[in-house]
Amino acid sequence: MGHGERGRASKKMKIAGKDDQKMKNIQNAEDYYDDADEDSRDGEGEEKKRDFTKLELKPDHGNRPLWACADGRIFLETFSTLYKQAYDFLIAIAEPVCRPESMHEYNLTPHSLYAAVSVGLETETIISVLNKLSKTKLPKEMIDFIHASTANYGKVKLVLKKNRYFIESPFPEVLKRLLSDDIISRARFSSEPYYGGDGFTVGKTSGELEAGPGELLNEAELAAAAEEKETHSFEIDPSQVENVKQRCLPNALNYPMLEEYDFRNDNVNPDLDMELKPHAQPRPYQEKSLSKMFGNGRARSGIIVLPCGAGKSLVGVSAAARIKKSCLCLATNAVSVDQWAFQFKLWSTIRDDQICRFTSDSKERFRGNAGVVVTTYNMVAFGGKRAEESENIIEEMRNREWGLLLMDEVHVVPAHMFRKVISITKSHCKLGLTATLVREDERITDLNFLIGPKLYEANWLDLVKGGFIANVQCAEVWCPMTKEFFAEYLKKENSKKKQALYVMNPNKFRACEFLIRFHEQQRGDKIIVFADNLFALTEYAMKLRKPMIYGATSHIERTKILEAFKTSKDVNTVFLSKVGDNSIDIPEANVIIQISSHAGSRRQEAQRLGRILRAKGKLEDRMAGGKEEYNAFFYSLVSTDTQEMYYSTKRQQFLIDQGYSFKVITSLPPPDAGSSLSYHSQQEQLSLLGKVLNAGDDLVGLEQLEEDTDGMALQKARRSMGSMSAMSGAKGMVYMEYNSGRNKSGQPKKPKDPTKRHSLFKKRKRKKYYQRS
DNA sequence: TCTCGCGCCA
DNA sequence: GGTAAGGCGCGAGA
Repeated sequence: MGHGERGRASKKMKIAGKDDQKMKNIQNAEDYYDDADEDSRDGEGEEKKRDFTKLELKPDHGNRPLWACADGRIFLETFSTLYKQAYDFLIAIAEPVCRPESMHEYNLTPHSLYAAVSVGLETETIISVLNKLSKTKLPKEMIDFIHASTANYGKVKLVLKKNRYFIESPFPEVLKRLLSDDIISRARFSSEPYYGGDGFTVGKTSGELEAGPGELLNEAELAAAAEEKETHSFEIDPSQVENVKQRCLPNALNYPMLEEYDFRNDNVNPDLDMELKPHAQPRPYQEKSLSKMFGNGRARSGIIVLPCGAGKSLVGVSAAARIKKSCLCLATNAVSVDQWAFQFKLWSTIRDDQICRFTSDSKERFRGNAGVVVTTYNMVAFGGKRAEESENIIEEMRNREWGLLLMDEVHVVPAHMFRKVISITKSHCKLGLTATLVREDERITDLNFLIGPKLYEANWLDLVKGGFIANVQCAEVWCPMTKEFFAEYLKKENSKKKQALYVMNPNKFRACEFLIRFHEQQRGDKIIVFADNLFALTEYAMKLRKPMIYGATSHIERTKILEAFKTSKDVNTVFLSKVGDNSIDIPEANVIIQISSHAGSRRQEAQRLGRILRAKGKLEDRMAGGKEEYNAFFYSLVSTDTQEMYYSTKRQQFLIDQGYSFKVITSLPPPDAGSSLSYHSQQEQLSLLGKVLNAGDDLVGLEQLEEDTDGMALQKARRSMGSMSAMSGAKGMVYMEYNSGRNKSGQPKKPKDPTKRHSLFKKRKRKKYYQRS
């Protein structure tokens, strides 16, 4: 397995060498300049920005690791002796853009600075430290920007009291300023008990301005404490909290709201009796992320970004154990719910009667004053008709005041429905966890007001070096299409049929089979094979006689398969559909093979890689020997010269930003292994092609008609077929059609057939079967 | 806007 | 009483 040599599609070449990696950085930096150009393309200004020759170098610049640009970009040399300190600092104040091996790029943004002050950094500290680390004098623009972005921080608070939300500030004029905004003034409840003077409710701050030991009060708090012990507040509509917070952000009114939970002084909500167990020893980076959250003795809302396998759950459980109030934990699916419940019991002293799961399968009732409820986003956000019992439980959840809202896979929260969970449940503190704070849409920034700033983000490569997560060899395997498949591929117009062809490419199948065999037999590895496409998933799994899990696989069956995978020596490979992307935790696996990855989702790619990041025992040996050794493998199988190559590049971007490099493998399976693998003979390959094309009849009936018909009949048929498939999602039929003909049992349940909803399709299908038999 | 796959409901 | 198949709504991506 060598580096890829062929440059037929030069964009596809992944660079693995160290020097080349530097080149890659430069290449990336250029890309980002280009992006910036698009935002403000006014010629001369851009020329000026790109011209760094006027930057004044300090005499001892060699010892300083940073380059700071007027537009807010900061570059960090990772080989500097000050790297570690500089990194910790930058991660707190700036947004990481790209973090390959030698040079990191960061961006100062209003949000990142908001996050910085919210974890306790002061404006002047930010500027002076930046100045110390920078090779050049800090550009005036950058200093002004930092001042402007942090000036108003801490002047306004959002407070939850007895299930009601209040905007609170020591400065009545600030509240007036906020109320001059339409959205905020509309959100204000008119039914306030007190109107007088400026119309705000006046109260005591009751010592809330006290800072924790060793912590400095920030400017606004000091001012407030000196001048008056009064706070002014008005109540807002709970359903408007999201909008109000958004209006207050740095990019709008610029009074970002402080959301801190003074849980130690909360005498209203009952305490939850739970402690971390002695064996729950957080690692340095887990400790660091917790310290960002609890830095001043209170609990800040925000987001912690850790790679999968780095121990997000311990961070979550630790947070809950420190706050010691009722905790609502949200996950994306039922499997994950079970795992969270398990993690709570594993790391903390919580009793069985204090924690309950709430999913469609297990509706455990919440008893007692305080406790932990683990459920899914779907359950909470679900808008349709509920089971009566669910309704009751949800009602209880709405009425309760939660100390902590713990959100796993928090990148899903910006979605239209899921964001409702924030307003449906009333919580004093919100902690979001994720490995991949990216989405292909722009809504990831919504998390700034939905939850709070990013409190901490780990650098993947640093965790690899520290031995906390596995050292993964990433490879893209180029599988040439067979002549026959490629001919059909070129013929087809329809992208779905094209997809079917490149996923079922016999050379890809053989590469997959070879890799499974190699890793199972030569290395004794545990392998996950991912396929988005259910047709391919079933086909591959059945042919290779491996278990598979997908949406329709029942909860019981999933558990059974995973258990076998974990414990049995005979079950070393499992096939997963998209269900495996989130939260299915398979610590045993250390090899991933992707056979279909049609969508260009960076998050999915990273999430999948994350499945094998959990460090193995072997790691210590690796570190001790001083020799870097890969202990996990990530293969992406790509049919060459097809659309797949484009998507593959796009998908890899997140991992490349994290510093991973992809190796290209072009000759799999090796010629000498070929004959023992499936689809060796052309006849077998043709029969597979037949199956794919045949299945395609139902997949895209319209194409079939186009090929062998003409005239009016075609027009009519096309119209009706087109509309039918549009209504029924006819694509699913392909699985059914093929499966039902040869499902011999022993395999998991048949995939669902979406067409059965539509009576026209039912008839058509029956007719087909009749004709065949 | 559409397609696809998934989770909750009965 | 546990399981299945079908309805519905939703998220993600193109």
